[in-house]
Amino acid sequence: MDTPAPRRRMRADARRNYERLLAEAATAFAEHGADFSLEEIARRAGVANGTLYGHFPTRRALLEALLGDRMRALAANGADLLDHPSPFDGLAVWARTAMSHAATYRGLGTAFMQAVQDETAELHTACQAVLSVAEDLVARGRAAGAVRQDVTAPDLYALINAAAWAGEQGSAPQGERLLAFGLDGFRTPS
Amino acid sequence: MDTPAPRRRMRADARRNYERLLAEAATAFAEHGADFSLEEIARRAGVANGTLYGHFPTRRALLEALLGDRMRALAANGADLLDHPSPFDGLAVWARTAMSHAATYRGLGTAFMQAVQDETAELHTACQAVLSVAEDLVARGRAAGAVRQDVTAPDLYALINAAAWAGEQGSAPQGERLLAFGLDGFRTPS
DNA sequence: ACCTGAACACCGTTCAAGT
DNA sequence: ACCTGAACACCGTTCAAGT
Repeated sequence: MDTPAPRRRMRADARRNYERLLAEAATAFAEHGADFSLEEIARRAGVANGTLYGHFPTRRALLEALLGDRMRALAANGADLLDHPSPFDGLAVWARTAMSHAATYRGLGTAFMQAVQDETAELHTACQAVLSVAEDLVARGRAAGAVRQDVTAPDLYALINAAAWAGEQGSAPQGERLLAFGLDGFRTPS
Repeated sequence: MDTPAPRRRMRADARRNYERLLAEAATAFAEHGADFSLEEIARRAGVANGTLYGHFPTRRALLEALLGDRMRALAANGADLLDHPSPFDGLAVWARTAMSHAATYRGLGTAFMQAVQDETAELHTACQAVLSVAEDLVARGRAAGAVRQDVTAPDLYALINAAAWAGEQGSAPQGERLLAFGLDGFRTPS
């Protein structure tokens, strides 16, 4: 149901290769991180080297195809949480979701941090959408006096990805702890 | 004055190669990060490939030679700060120093997180010393009621390295902001 | 005791040739 | 329109041969 669909009609064999590549990439990235060898992914998909590059000219394009939809869903989820009774809790709940999303593959935090800055990155639009909803959540928290006035959307974005990164290094709980402490640091002192 | 000295006596040519390799590695890592090609470093040092491996069997050994002394100095600096009039500020000052130290080369945060867990890592002892002083600083803060009871040394260690990581990605100030928010999250709510 | 440089296995990326 | 597989340039690591 959430097989990412290519943008346009494709020949049947092309479509099959496209989907095999995505499937192999998904399991390989999940197991070995987003830096896993593209050559090996092509091999596992039973496809020549150049075929992979034909469909995904860069590793980031492959990541976009794998994660783009989910990132847009994450942005939508954040927009929903603007209705949360507690501005602070709404932000915190979303941040935890975003972090576990960034922990899908090892190395994603780095990819997300770069993509949001690099306008040519395939993931740029999706990351911008996420940053934008972060902005809304932070603004609401500030307006309600629940979040410190000097907290910005890039702060939240960086915290989420840094916590995901820490989870990849040490242990997953370490990432969650870091996120929790950081979020508490965002709080207006009482 | 802080040229790291090899452990034992060496032949004159060996010593020269050793020092050239260290010097080239230092400038290359500073400019391009700690993942820079070892082959290219050997080339710049005017030395054959295998010579580098003779002196530094692994990239981590090279990092240890470059950073070990400074890491031990960092640990000593933390011990001094146990005398700081404010337990919280002492911890915070040290954390900022530690973070700027972890920002010496791009990629160091990752190396430090791995080294502290992997007992076979050349940097393990140095990282343990740093973790140990983090433990002392946190314990003092907790005892004084300035730091939350559930904060641990690994939390502080992870925060420092994650903030350094965030500074490598986005911008350096972003790393400092993250550290500041995280440290505030460590604070006992007033 | 130390250095050299070739050897091996691997990777990303491109591109002419095929169908 | 798409696929193939070779080609190129690069890297980490090891090791026999030299001095």
